[in-house]
Amino acid sequence: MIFSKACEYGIRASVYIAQKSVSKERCNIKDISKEIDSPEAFTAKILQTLVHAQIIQSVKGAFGGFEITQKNLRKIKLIDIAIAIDGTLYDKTCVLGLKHCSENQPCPVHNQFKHIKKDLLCMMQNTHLLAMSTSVEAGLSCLKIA
Amino acid sequence: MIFSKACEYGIRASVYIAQKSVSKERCNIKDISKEIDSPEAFTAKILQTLVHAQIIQSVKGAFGGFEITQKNLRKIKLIDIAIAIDGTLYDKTCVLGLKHCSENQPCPVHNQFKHIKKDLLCMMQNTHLLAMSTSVEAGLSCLKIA
DNA sequence: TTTAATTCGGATAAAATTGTCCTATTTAAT
DNA sequence: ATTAAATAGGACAATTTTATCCGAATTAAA
Repeated sequence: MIFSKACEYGIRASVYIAQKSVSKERCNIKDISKEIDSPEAFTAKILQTLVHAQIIQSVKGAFGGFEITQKNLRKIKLIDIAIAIDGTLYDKTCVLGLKHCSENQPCPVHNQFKHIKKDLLCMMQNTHLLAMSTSVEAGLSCLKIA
Repeated sequence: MIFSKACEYGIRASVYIAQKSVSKERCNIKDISKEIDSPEAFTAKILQTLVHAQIIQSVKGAFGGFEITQKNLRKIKLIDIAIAIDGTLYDKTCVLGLKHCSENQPCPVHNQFKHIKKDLLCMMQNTHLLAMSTSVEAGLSCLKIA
C-alpha cells in the first residue's frame, strides 16, 4: 500500500471539500463521510490533522464546517496532504527498511526503486487538489462507489 | 511504505539465503537474523511463509537450516517474495481505497498512478533474486548497516 | 438568552501488525 | 539409544493503526 487508510480518507475528504469550496459551499463532517463513504469519527480526526497543517480550514458552531481557501485550492498538491497525514514519504525511506540506505551504502534494490520513487514524488508534486476536484465535478472520476 | 515490515525482513532474508546457496551453504535462523539485523522469532515466522510458498526450502534437525534450490535461485523474482508475504499488490488495488476503481470508474488519481504502478510491477518482475544476492556478494549493496 | 448545529479533543476500544516464548518434532553425530 | 542442533507451530504479548464515544466549546439563528 502506498498510503495509510487515514491518508486515503484524508485525500478523498480534501477533494470533496475542494469540490464544494469551488462553489463557496461549506460542508460538515456528516456530509463528507457520507459522500466519500468513510467512518465519521475517524474522518473527523483526520480533518483535524489537515486543519492543523493549514491545508483545510474549519469553522466552529452552527452552520460551520470545513472549507478550503481559494488560495489553497490552487496551492495544495497531493504530496502536501500525504505528508501532513503520513509524515515522511517512501521517497525518503529505504524500501527494505535499512536505516542508512544511500547511494554510498545502498540496499540491493536501491537503484531499481530510485527511478520509481523519483517519478512518484514528481507526480505527487504535480497533482493539484483543484484538478482532482474538477475531475470529480466533471464526472470523470469519483470518490466512492456509485 | 511499499512493503510491510514482514516483507522487508522476508526480502532481506531471501537475499542472504540466496547468497549462501550460491556456494551451496545452508544457513540457520540465528545467522540469518544476525546478518540482516532482524528479530529472530519473527523472521522465523516469515521464513515459514516463504517455505510454504516454495520460494525457499527448509531442512529440519541438526545441521539443518534454510537454502534455495539452484533452480529457484534463477527463477525467483522480487515480486514472487512480495506477493508470498504481502499478498495482493498495490498494482491491483486503488491507492485511494475505492473498492471498484477501474478505467470505467476511476478515482481522481487513477490515471496518474497507472503509469507508476505499471513501472513498479515491471521492475519487480525483472528484479532477480540471484542478481540481488550477487550484488551483495560483490560488495555493491548490503543487507544491514555496516 | 436559549437552542440547535457544529468542531475539538480526550478517553477508550477494536483490529491488524509486529514481536516473543515455549514445546514438539526432526535429524545428524556420537 | 542419547544428545545436541535445528525447524515447526501454537499461544501469547506489545505496538501501531483504525475506529468509536462522549462531553466541552463555539457560534448562528430564533
